[in-house]
Amino acid sequence: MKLDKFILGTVKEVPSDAEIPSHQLMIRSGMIRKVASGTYAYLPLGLRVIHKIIEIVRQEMDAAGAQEVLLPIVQPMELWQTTGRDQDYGQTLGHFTDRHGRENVLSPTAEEVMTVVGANEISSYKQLPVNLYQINTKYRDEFRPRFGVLRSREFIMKDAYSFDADEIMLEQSYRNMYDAYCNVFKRCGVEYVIVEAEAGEMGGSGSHQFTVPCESGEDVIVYTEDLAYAANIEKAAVDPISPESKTADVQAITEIYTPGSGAIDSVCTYLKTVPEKMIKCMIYVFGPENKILACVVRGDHELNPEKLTQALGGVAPELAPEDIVQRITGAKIGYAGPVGLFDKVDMVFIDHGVAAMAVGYAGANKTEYHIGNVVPGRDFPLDGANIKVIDIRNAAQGDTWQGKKLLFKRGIEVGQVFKLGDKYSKKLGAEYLDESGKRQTCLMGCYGIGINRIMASAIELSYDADGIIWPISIAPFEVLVTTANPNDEQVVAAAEKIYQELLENDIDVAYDDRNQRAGVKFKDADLIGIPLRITVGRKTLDNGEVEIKVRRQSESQLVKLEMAVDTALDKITELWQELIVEED
RNA sequence: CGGGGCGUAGCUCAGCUUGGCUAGAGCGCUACGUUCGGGACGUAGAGGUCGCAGGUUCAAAUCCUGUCGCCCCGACCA
Repeated sequence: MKLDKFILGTVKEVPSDAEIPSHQLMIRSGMIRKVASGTYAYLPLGLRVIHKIIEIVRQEMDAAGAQEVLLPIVQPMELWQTTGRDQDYGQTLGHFTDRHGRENVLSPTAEEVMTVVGANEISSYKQLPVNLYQINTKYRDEFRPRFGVLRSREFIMKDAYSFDADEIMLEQSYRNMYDAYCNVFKRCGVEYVIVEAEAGEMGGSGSHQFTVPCESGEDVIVYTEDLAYAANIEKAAVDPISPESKTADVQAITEIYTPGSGAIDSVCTYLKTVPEKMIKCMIYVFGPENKILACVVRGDHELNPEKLTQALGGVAPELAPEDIVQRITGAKIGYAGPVGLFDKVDMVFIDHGVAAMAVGYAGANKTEYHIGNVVPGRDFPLDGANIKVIDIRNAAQGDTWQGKKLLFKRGIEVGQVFKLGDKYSKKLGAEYLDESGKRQTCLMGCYGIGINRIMASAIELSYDADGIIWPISIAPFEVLVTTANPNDEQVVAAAEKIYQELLENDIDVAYDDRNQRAGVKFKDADLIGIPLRITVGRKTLDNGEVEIKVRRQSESQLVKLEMAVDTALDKITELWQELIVEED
């Protein structure tokens, strides 16, 4: 590819709304342009990266025995209603009414449609296992798009769905995809960790997340020092906190006037205490009958909605609206407390952390009042028909799991695999006949990879002050040939020859034949981050030499003109070497 | 959805507080000349309904109202 007429689109200035390195660099290097909030156009250079990632994913999926299909992005709402996921997804689900009055969903994922497609094609156990995948655009009406393509409304996802006869087969399919994912990320040159994860809107029984650790990530992963345990924070389990030694005699509860102090911090300031001594109580509603759930956690702890959902057997609770909170507690929001509250609600979850407290402060269920000297177990019960002491909070600094200290790290989720079980196949009729001719429901798994996120996380992992440093496997080009003196005929002739020879060797090469000053071309080269650069210039050509530089190394190397292509080929091979996955 | 901020040239922004001359700078773009290995320099030029709509005023980019868009923070608060 010659760059003279190529839409390169590099810019010097950082757009004011780009905060994280990958977003800034993708715009500066001319990979993407913003069209609207959370929607981006890919320019030629960026699309080349996308294509390379897709090709790696496709190869690995095919190698794993999956078969590529293409599903519609616009899908009938009825299918989503059948599984109830129109509700689960809530506002994030993009949809519109067509001219016939039919409701359509803009696919954020495709379990429903793929299950129907699979159901139509699968009839016998002899066909199983089957794995169907697609790579196409997904749409999510994100509440708050940000970080460039890391959280955009539109994005490109590879989504695969396995249809299996039984648990054992599902386990194999799951493992198969899991291994394929390891290959994909390795080949793309992004370092990742695998953590246990919650199934979220997908439902199902087991899930792992592939996460690229980096500061700009939105996810938090939790792990033990020895890495024996790693999980997303939404899933991470914590050991119960060991009980504080009970203070011999705590005086009876005292009511304290705390005007205008609803929030934990302001109450603490007022009471001259710390959040660890506070007992938070939150009111939720859940289920079709809008039952009331009270959750009690320590003031410094964060409630984990996923754990609540699990504890309720898969029903996601919602924070109670103000009027319900007032009706239940008799106070404004901010003054709920556990004492005397439990007979007014249908269900109570108390976190281990609260049960372990010797004494603390809590809301008084009376506007503008808190109570002190609250002793869990004395002033409110820790067991009962509708009272459970369980783990309902996020892991926090200082927590342990199985006695081992938990550590925290941010990361970008680039892939996730789920065991769905029969959640979709049952509702949408994905069945097969077994050996005895009996009708059986398929078990399913689903497996997603965020293509754009791989692109962004590769940049987050590898850049410097001058620009991007791509892994060769997903770089827009493998090699850049450039001329330092574009008006020198000999220089141009030599560069042209190297370019042609590299093309003949099936190298993906760009030739910067622009009539620009050397400085401009070097700056652009560094910015767009092609792994290998060959510079032909008067300065070295007088000695019959050209300059070869690996982007991520600081020093360049001079080689004889006639050795240039061979040396480049060697270096390219070397760069590829570390991205190769060994076959079993 | 709540709080804050911002909409002025393709991009980054100044000007607005305290209304007043032809609305500016840098980058980018065009032409010419000099330059030519780490984002050159000079000269000349193109490019603007100052987000949109209304209002106040002799006069509005500037003040007021509404509206649209964008960005940041929060939205698990007790």
